[in-house]
Amino acid sequence: MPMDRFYITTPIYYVNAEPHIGHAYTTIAADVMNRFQRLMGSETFFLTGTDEHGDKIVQAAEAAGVDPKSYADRISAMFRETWPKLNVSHDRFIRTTDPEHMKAVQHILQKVHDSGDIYFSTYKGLYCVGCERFYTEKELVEGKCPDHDREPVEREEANYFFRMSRYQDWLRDHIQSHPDCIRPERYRNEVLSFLKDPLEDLCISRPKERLSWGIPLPFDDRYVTYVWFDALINYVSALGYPDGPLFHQFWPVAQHTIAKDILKPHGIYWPTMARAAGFPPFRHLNVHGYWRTEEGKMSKSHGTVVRPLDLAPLYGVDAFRYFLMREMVFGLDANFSEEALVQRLNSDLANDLGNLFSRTTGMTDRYFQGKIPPFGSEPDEQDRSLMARMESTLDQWRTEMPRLAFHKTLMAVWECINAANKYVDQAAPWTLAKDPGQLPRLQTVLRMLLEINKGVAVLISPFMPETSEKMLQRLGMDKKALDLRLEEDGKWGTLEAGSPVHKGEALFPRIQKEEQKKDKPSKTPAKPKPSGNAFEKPSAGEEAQSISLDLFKQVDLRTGIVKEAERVPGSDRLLRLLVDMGEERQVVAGIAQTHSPEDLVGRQVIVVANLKRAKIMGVESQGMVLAVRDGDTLQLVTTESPLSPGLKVS
RNA sequence: GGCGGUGUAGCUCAGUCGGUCAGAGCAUACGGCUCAUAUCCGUAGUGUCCGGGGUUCGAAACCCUGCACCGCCA
Repeated sequence: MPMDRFYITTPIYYVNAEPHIGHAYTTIAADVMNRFQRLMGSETFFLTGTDEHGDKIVQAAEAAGVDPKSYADRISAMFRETWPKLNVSHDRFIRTTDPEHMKAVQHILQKVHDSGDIYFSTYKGLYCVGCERFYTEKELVEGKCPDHDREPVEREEANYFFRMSRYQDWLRDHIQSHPDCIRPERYRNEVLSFLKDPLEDLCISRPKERLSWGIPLPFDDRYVTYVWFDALINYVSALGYPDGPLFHQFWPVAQHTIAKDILKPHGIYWPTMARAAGFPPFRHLNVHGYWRTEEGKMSKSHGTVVRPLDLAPLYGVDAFRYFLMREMVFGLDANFSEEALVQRLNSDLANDLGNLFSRTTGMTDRYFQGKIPPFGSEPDEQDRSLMARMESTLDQWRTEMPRLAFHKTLMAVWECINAANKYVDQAAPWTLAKDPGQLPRLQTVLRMLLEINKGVAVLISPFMPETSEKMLQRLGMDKKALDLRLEEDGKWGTLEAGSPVHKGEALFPRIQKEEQKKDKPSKTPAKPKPSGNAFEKPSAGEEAQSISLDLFKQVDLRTGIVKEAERVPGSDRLLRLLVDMGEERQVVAGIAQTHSPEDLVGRQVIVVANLKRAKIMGVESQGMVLAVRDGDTLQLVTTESPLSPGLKVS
């Protein structure tokens, strides 16, 4: 029987921001799907990477004082280093600066140009540098770009255009005849409704004199490729398009995973590009929503709010992955909070799953000296009902996973876990153990539980690979999560009687509230609980003026040295500073009226290092410089004598 | 401005075709067990199913309308 194939991608992430929870969710969701398909026995290919060309990268690089490639290398590396820490099992990490990618882009451009779908034309309009796009008057807010709050510049440009309009009817028909090609349905409807209006052609180039950081057009070396025509092609260039065997094997089953902010390029540009280039569009476009934090929506252009690397190691990668997959309904927005994560960790993982495993292995130790017992008796009503539960969980798991209904899948698995916990109570092995005549029954009960634990371990392996491996190993099955195959490893009753079981440490230690408090540096104070004193409530009134040492310690103050300073265009109060604090940070400071940029370079300052990032006049600020105002004068806070950057103030 | 979505227990949300659908989990209270990570099991609630009309023998579900929030497009 020929093996099923499965190809899944994340977007290639733009290297203008560090990885944040939005990136992490997309990537982990794709990883879960990839692991699921492997478990089902498919041959899989999983692609992620970084998008590295364009205006914004050049600007960011200039601000950092390096060339674009070095800058891209640095941020790209951050993504590449993040994914293994989150147990992401991608097969390939592509960069748009990879030579093969650049060749593939040029190949497609040439092909589409040859077939007459790329033409040369002049365009005049208002252009926002931040957005890398032209705006119509109506789109502007008070004459300024709505995203960057900056006035666009008038620009006339001769450019190359992709004749996208030609494929509008084809695309609409295609989406209509392939109901699940864009899912969930709401996003398919959105694309269809967009296609009701005439589609405009897509500008795909930028003149080199203005932007050199891009892939040159093969038919006109005065131009480089505009960002989407470059970026989207990664999905095929990574497979060795046009001739690579991977392309022929995997492209026909391609699925993309994206957040809703890039629906249009993926739902419209990309399929028409594929059509024009002569290959079929993706099979599925999987679109998810945003993680809302206290700060508002997460998106690429809003910078970091919650950093996966901060929470994942703190609570464990598997707990983090579980939370993301359990809490968000794929396609809809969801709320992220550390409290909710701890809640899930304590109740679902520690109390339900962790404790089930612990009591099962504990009793195997106690009653059978840690050796797996045989089924000693015929199954009774309780046994059959538990097995039926496992069976129906498996059914739901099989139908919900391919639909990306991760939350439902996990709910089904937890129903099984809860049923097993209930089974323990009803069967009461501790009572059976007191009567030697009940030994066969006791054997069956524990064997049932061990098998359930094994089954659960296999089913959660796409979500929590580490925990899955840990459980299986302690049950005597030494196998890597990625090597598991449902068909054999998911079989009931295959544990080996007599082989040893290891109880080990708790799978998920509970997070105590006190610890919770200590460990969260950036949280707003939790609402006081009406009962219990775990959250010490700042009793209203008198104590409100003073803060605890703990609270003060949450503010991360660091020494820094100003490397660069310049005025923020359009503001007479703001300066954009680049501060060396061990790492370089861009900080916007409202000190332009008292300090000139040239005087600041080399100055020692104190910076709030963990202040939530913010965008001020369109410029991202990653901290705050401390200063004291006395009437009209403003003085920077500094140290007695110069110190090295990055030291903590306490 | 146009189109679409959402609004259900303190919180997060299920509710398929209008007919035990007023639900689950968490949180809360009480009871039980003791194998287990003070975990587990059971019981108990509270709801103007956003407001107002309408269709129907019957509506949380369908229609109209108002409000709130969100998204896409202009």
